[in-house]
Amino acid sequence: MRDRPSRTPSFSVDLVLVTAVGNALAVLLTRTTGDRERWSLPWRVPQAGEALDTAAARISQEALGEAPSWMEQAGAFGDGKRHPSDADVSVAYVGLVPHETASPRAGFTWFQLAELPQLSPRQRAMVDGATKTIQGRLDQAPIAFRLLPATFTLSELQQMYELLLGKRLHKASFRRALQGAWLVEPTDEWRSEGRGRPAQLYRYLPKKRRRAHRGLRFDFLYP
Amino acid sequence: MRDRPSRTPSFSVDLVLVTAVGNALAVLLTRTTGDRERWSLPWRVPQAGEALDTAAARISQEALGEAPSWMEQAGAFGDGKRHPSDADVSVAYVGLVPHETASPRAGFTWFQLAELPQLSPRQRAMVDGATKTIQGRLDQAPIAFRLLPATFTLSELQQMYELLLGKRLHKASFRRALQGAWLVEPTDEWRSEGRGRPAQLYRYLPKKRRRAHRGLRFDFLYP
DNA sequence: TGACTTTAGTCGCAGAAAGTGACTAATTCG
DNA sequence: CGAATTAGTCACTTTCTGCGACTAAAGTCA
Repeated sequence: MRDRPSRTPSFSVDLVLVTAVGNALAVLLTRTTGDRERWSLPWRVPQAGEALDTAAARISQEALGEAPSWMEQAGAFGDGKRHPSDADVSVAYVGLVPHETASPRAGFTWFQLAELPQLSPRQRAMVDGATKTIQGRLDQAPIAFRLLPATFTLSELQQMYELLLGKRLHKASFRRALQGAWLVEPTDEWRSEGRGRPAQLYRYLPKKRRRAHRGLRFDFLYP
Repeated sequence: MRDRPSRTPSFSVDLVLVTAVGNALAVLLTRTTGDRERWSLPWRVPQAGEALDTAAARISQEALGEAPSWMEQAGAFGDGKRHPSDADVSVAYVGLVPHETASPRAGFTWFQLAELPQLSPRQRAMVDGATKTIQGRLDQAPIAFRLLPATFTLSELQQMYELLLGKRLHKASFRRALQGAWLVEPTDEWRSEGRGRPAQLYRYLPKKRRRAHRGLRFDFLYP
């Protein structure tokens, strides 16, 4: 338990900031100085003694001027070499940001997930890992609300879930499940959006309730 | 994106090897040389250029002489200071091992999860994170089988799920769900275990099937 | 103005899934 | 042999889900 390689390995903290713009997810990238058309995730080598979460929050502050509305570690990535730094390992964090209130600092740009420029292989793996983390958390915590502004229509909420899940949902079923979860509260405001009946605005406001103690589900695809 | 602290940070790879002994989970610890009664998780500072997964597999090899039947990264831990090494960050891996076939090398001992000796704060957090990782994967992949020997009775399988989930399951419901999942195949062997009717032995053998496309579930405890 | 389109929101049924107790089967113990 | 114990199954009830059809409130356009 005490071997030491000749060179002490180093690590970085990288941030995958995600927002929903229109009908797609987008990731915040920064232009790497020097090279021609090269982009990278925001990253830092943390100061010695700095906690990982703190470092991630600081990176978000530098890129957006604010903390994400939700953030979580997405794991350590060390296999694909070639990081913007020479770090042997990079710890990735995923953060969610509502697009309406997010204003990136100069040099930072939102890229749609389907139209990402080339990244280092490791950062590319981080983006993939981040989307997996988001999808995995989706049925464990109400993170979809973190991509929406403070008030929203139920159709917007449903579209957000459809975007994150990558599949269509039935309107009535969606609202029934939502009602059973006691997660939203109607405001007394309505929004008229072009044609069609105006939609009522809701806000995220979970109410205490006991955990539904469902049984076991073998609902995975094995490997 | 290019600040550098004076001292380059370092990291370690730590392993939380889990097995099920009797009616409890157990974790493999090793006695730290030197100090009096001190224990720690198996860990290493990986060689420069070594992939994280490879390092974890090597640590398992050194501790058990074999690879776990399932292993996954449980994240990077850097907040609680005081690691056996001086590493700023430690990448934790969880591994599952069937107890019947596992024979730890000298110096390594299984400790029941409820009776762990004192560990460094960071490694203590890793053990907690590892159990969370296991529970989180339980409904996404058939990892309970990885703690059982090659053949097992359905009662043993149910007890394993009850142990991992921390709650009792109804026998009929459990078997109904299991049947729907096409995960096990009966062998032609039976095992008589003291009194009571002998139980048929099964083996893990998933069969192809299409993914159940269930709808949305708001089945979490917010926040 | 009035028919038509569009989006929001609700209802109710049919089928599937889950919770549960009671039943049968095969063995050991006394 | 009968009681106790564990395995395995069945049938009934309750709950949940997929889904189509319905009403409501706006805009569009002749």
